[in-house]
Amino acid sequence: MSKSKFQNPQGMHDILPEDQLYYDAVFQAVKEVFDFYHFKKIDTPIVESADLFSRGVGQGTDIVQKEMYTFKTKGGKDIFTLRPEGTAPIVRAYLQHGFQSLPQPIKLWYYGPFFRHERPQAGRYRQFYQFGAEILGEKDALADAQLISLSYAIFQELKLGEVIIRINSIGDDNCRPEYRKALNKYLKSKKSGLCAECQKRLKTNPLRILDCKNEKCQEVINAAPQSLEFLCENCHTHFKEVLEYLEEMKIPYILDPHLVRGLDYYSKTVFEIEPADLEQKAQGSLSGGGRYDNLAKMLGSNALVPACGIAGGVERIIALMKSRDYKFKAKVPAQVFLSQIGPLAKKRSLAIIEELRQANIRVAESFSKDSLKAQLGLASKLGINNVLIIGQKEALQGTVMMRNMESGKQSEVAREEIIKEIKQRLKED
RNA sequence: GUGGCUAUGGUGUAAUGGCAGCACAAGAGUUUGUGGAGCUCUUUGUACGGGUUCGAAUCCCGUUAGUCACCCCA
Repeated sequence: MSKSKFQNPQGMHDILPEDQLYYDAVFQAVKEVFDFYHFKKIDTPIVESADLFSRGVGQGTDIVQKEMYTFKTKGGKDIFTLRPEGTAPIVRAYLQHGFQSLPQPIKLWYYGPFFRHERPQAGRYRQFYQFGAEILGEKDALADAQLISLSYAIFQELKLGEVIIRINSIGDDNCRPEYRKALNKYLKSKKSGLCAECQKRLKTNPLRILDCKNEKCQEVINAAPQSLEFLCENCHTHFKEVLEYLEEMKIPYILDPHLVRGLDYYSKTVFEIEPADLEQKAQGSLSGGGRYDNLAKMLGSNALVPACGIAGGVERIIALMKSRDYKFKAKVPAQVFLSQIGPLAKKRSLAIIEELRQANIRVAESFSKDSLKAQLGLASKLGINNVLIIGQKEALQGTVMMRNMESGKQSEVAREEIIKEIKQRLKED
C-alpha cells in the first residue's frame, strides 16, 4: 500500500487512539468537577458570525486581526468565522435565549475545538481543544475565585504537579481610563526605549506593551505605572476579596502587575495558571481567564451582565501529563474471549456476544481470524483467561466449549447456562 | 507573518553519489478444532514536485508536514 498523498492541514492533527486516553482523562476530570459544582454543559456552533468576535474579542486584538479563519458563505451574504474562543459565543447564547430571566447566576461549561491561524509550535495548534466555564450574572468576587479554584482542582485531579496562579486587576470603565492615560503619558515619554513592535502598539493597544518580553522594553516596563495603583474603590475592594478567597482556599498565587491579557472584553480580575516549574513554562499557560462585565453590553445587551470565565488548553495539559508520566487507571481487559470456527458458528456467535453485552460481561473476539490457533493466540496476548469456543459441532448441539487458559481445562456448557457459568468462573478468578 | 532544524516500511533505525538493509510489529504456515517459544515464508518504505548527474535516499530549488524561536496565546 502506498502512502496517501494527503496530509493533515498544518497545525491540525489527528487524535490517534493511544492519545484518546489522555483526552478522555481530561474530559472526565473537567466534567466531574463542573458537574459537581452545578455548572451546566453547553455547546455552541463551531462557526459564528465574524462580527461576534470582532466586537466581542476586540478589533485591535491579534486574534481578530490575524488569527481568525473567516470566510463568506455561498450566497456571499454571511461572513462567518471558525470560533477562536468560547466566551463570546456563550454570551451570545445567553442573550439570545433570554437567560437573563432565569435565576442568576447562570453557570455554564463547555469543551470542544477552537481555531486560530497561527504558526504552530509547542503547545500551539491551529485546531486545539479548550474546556472552559463561565459564571454569568454574578458580580461577587466569589465567582472569580471559584473559577480559579475549580481550574486548580482539575489540574490536581490530573496530577499536573505544582501550578501557580498569576493574577492582576486591570480595573473597569471607571478607573481604567485614568490608568490608560497615565500609562500612555509615561510610555510616550520613554518611546525611544521601546522595541519597534511596541512603538507601533503605542497607538493600537498600549496595555499590551506591558506584556512584551523584549529585553529592551523591560526596563521601561518595570518602572511603568501599574494598574493596581489606579483602581477605584469598587475595583480595589473586589480584587482584595478575590485574593482573600484564594488565601482562604490555600491556592498559591503571584500578584503580577504586568498581566494584561490579549482580549478586549476583560475588566477587573485577569489571571493565568501555569506550571510552577520553569522547564514546563515554554508552551505557555495552561488556562486563563478573567472578569468581563462589559461583554454583554458590547454585544448589544441593554442590561449589564456581570460575568467571568476561564478557559483551559487541553493539548497543553496533555503535554504536561505526558511529561509527568501520568498513570491511567488500570484498563479493564475483556473478561471472556469468544472464538469461533466455521460459518455456522460465526453466525451464532453474534447473538451470544449480544447476550453477554446485555449481561454486562465484557467480551473480545476476532472474527477476522479463522484458525482457532490464531484466535487463542490473540486471547492469550490479551491476557484473557476464559475463552468460549464455538465450532460446527457446538453450534449444532446448542452448546459452547469453555476453556480456562491457565489450567487448560475445558468443559461443554449448554447455551442457556453460558451467562451463569461465566459469572461463576469470573467469581473464582 | 519572519527565521533555524528535520522528513527512509506500521514503529525504531542503517546505507564515501553506485544493488535501499536491519530490528520490532503485522500476516501466513509449522500433521486442517486448541494459545504463549522456536523455525520457515510473506506484506510494507526513500513525504510530494522539479533540477544537477552516466547514476540521487544522499547535492540544489520549490511544496507539504513536523519541530523550535520570534510574535501572540489556551
